[in-house]
Amino acid sequence: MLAMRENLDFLREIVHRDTHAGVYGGRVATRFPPEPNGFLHIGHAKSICINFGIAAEFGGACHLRFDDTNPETEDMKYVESIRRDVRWLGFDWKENLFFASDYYEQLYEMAVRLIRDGKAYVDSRSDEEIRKGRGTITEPGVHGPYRDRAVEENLDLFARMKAGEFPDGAHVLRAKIDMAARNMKMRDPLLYRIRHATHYRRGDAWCVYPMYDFAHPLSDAIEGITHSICTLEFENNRAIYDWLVDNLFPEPRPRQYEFARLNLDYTVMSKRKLLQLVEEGLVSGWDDPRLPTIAGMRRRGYAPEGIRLFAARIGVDKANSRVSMELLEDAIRDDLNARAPRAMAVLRPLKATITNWPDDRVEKLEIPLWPKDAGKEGTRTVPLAREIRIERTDFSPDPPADWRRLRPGGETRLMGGYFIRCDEVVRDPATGEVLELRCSYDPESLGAPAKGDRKKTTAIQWVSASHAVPAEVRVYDRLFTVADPEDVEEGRTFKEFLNPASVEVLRGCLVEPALASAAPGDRFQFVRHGYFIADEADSRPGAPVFNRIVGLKDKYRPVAP
RNA sequence: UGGGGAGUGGUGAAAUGGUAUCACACGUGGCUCUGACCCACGGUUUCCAGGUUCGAGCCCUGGCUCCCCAGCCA
Repeated sequence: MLAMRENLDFLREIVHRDTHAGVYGGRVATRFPPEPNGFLHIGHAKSICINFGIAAEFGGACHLRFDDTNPETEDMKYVESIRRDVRWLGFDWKENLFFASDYYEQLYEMAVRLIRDGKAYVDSRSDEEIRKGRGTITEPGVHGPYRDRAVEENLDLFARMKAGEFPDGAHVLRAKIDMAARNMKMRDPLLYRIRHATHYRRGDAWCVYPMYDFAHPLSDAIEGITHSICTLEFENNRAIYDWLVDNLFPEPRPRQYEFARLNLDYTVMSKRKLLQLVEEGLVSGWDDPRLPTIAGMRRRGYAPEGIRLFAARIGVDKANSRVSMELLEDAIRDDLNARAPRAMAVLRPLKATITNWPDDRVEKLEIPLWPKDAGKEGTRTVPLAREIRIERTDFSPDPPADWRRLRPGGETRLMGGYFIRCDEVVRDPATGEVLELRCSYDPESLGAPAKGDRKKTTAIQWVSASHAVPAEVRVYDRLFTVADPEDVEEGRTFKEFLNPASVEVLRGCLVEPALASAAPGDRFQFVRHGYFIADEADSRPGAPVFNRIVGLKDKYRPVAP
């Protein structure tokens, strides 16, 4: 119970206030209410963290409720993926798994009550006529010809709608509120529509389906939700929420509060756009590691703890905002830094021969899995032999002034091993390309502190050529080239801003032998590169495939020699 | 032009009438067998204009800008 913590966000402040005032007898119940018509993304993760987080902090419960009121778009495969994603994020709804579609009977009865009370009526005009009658932002709507239908007629019509006597669109049930309301949402909102469609859970049992504005508040009330937290675009809908719940439930009843949804730079968050990317094959699927979907981030290697840390860091407020990628990536790194063991991988190999190292000598070095400041134990064995591979970018024939890596005639340490000196650079006589470095090692330097010029160098990663394991490595980058791909001029599409270099597949990579047995899902820090995960789908023992989760920060900016 | 919301360093947030704080990013320096991590230092005066007050990011008045609302989607 963190209720006494200072600097509560506005939602926690409300819950804290209500709890202390005993509004709900001290009870707290929130809910996460997805519609099963798509995959969850990082924006949902924010909402999940808020709803489950508040419930946990105040000793309450958070329900997982599927708001499944539209038979035409919903599917069981989505409820399964949503359940998996919420659980994976680390949250538990316990016995509180609900479906709005289980409330259809109760909801129907409530609609009948409203009709009896003269608060709802059947409108028999076309959608177009209804739209016209609604007026505009500046002009009031007008009363339609069916608005004052007798209660008995309304009851009869609604029952026959339910019985399937009418085709889609023939009638709708509307709340009788105020056609001149300045809030457009209150101009007799639609409560039910006829849909002769098969519902993924209710089959053909129903021909009338409740609208979100009807089903959502009443489902909250049915479940005894106390704080119904949703996003800003529902602010206008709150009036309907209040009207319905006040008309059908006693106090204390649930109340709706709205927060700003998450926007992330260089990606898209709308279900429609995400669906488009998947369906048009612009990404490999819902779990494409470049996508901001939970499934994508899981495949990418983001840990749930890192995502939760991110959610905590961005906080929650009512101001529309756009979060930079760095914030997300730093949270992911921060989490992994303490939990991902270190390993060496050479992504773009350059041959190096230690000329004063005996041909057949192999030295098994025990190298710590963790940097000293991590405070963790454990080592892995890394064989060192005469012929090794180092990173191409760790050698420069003509280095800048602040170069700390290998240079002709210069020394650097093989991480966990010896200092080597680059004695000779072998080039392709035709192209000038560097083919091999001929080096010599200092036998006295193993485990010895660096002195003199050696202090100005850095230790580099390496692998033994004959012991290294070949690996495929996928390096991911932002999916779009512009910060806000949804903000495009008329006539253009977000798809024009897809980043052609959002994934780079490196096939000739070499990793240290210990990594051969990496199990899919294992995460490592490849030193001086970043965090990587053995891909759940494609990695196999002996033939590992790694995804770069996120790179390490790199402040190095070369200065002129 | 109607209604509902929102404006605090580059980004996200805090400060609830009393010295503008934190994280990320950025810059500088330190440390380092990862140019990582870690540590230190640096830049903002709260959308604008008035007003109330000893004192205003917080209160009042008037503007400005942005977002949402006219689906039988949610």
